[in-house]
Amino acid sequence: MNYDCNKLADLLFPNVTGTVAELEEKYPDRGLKEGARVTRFAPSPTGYLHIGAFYTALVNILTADVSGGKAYLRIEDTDKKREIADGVSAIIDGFKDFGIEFSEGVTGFNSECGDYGPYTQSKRAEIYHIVAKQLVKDGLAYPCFCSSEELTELRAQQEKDGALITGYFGKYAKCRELTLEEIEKNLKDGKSYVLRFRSQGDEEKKIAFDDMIRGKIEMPENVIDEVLLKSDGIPTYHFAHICDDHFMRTTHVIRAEEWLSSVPKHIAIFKACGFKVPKYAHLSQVMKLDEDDGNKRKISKRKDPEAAVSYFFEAGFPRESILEYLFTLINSNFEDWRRANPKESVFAFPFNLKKMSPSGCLFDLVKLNDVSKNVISVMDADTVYKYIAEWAEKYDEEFFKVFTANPQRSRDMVNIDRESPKPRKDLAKWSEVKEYFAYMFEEYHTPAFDLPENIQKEDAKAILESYPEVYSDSDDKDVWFSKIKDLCEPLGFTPNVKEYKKNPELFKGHVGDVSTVIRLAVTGRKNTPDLCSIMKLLGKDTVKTRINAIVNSL
RNA sequence: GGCCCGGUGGUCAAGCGGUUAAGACACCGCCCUUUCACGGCGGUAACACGAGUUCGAUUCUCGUCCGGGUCACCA
Repeated sequence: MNYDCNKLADLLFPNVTGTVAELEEKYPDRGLKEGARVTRFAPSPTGYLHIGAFYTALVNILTADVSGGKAYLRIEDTDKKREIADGVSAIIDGFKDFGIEFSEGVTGFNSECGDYGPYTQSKRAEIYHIVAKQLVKDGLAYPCFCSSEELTELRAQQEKDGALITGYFGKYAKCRELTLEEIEKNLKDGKSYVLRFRSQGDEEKKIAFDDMIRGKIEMPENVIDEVLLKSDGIPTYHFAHICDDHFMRTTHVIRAEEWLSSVPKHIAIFKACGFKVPKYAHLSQVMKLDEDDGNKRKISKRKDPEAAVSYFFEAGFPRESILEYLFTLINSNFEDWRRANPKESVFAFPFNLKKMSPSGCLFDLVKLNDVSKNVISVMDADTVYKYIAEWAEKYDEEFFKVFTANPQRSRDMVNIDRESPKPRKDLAKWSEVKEYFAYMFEEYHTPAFDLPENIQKEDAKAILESYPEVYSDSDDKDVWFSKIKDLCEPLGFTPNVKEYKKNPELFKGHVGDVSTVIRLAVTGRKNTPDLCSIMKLLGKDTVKTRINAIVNSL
């Protein structure tokens, strides 16, 4: 440059009086113990919590926790075009649904806590301008008056030239060499401008850095004169990242893989500002299988309902299941740890950043289901009851009324076979309860009597005619079952399954078939949890009424 | 297209110079069992391809192919 940069700085930022040194003092080193990591989750306020973002947030939280550090929440709202009314609350609430609250950073719509704020980028203009002014003074930033048309034209020209790199750089960066006089004139004419980084990079040179997940990565140096401040004075993501992570004293920047290719740019700006470059870790993305081409792809908000965490809640997965599943993706040794520590909170897991996989993983709903069944199987009945009620109240009001009409009965219902050493694992989500236990509610019970082929109608009828005679509500399970066994022989069945298997031709069937007939009549299903418990909850009258109805229909 | 990342069974993945190439989900079979589920046992199934380096490559190097990301006054 052939001009005095200080003059340009004052011309561009006449009202900015603060200095970088003052900022350094205002946001001092956190003084955390050696090895403590400071991380952040920095979403855009999009009005919903993306599953991939939540995954990233989890890794940030874990990284901080495991090291005795700190994870804070920052809102990156520098894109005024995409702004929506209150995009923050949904994100905060999304975390709350998981029982997660950030102890530093944004805590809600217009509220925050912590000493390194403000934590919303739109409130940090002063900070960005101070750093920007310093960069101008150092000759490392300059105003660019090119219009978007000019920029498009430039790109077209570069493509025509067959340029390997497109963008604002080198000989294409015409505003880079503007004289002070020209700048002054443009300013006086009221031309709008952006502030660009004056890149010192050399296309021929490489820059190497260590990614904590991928190891050493080498890329060409950044040569692009990236926009630092947009024409409205708001910083771009890149510049905000540098200023924020520096003054918020972030030690580890953990973000999605899509940022990997911007690292050379970020490092260049960090260095230009005289800031220490943080450690980086780039997470591979959580993908899904595209039905159309069968390829993996990023889960997208527009195409995939499961992009939003709320989708899983609505589907009826308990938050513990979603967390549990995400943890299996985060570190593959999580499942081993879980087997050894079945009762621990997932947050007690000794997470290791370095054990994260560099390749993208598929979000597997089948596995989620399995994980969820395990998670639910170890919950106690009260918890299950509470969760089902909570879910239904929100998403199935009618079922909520039915389910909560007799809380004790519903609680006992979900408790069938639960408190045993081998609890059932048949429920993966709360939305399945209504269908699964339909026969328990007169509102949903549909009588059916679809006999298996090996049982004759007349025999079934005989069973159902004699059973009500002996059935009693007060029988315990053993008595209940022995009564069914007693039914067998007079009707040509055997109570002994082994005996039947030895000589099947001697009997019409065995006690299992007899039970099946009763089960069918009472519940309309061939398969159910413990029938004795079910009948007790149904009550003698209902049991008999249902059996009679079937008998009469035969 | 340039640059970058990745590529072990259908899925998630251990292994990182010599292994019968773990485990989990899914699937199949058997056992247990009044049904189902649970549980137990067993099974099918993988190192993308081609060159090198090496006594020896899933592991290292290069190339090819495939997938992903990125190249905005979006983040």
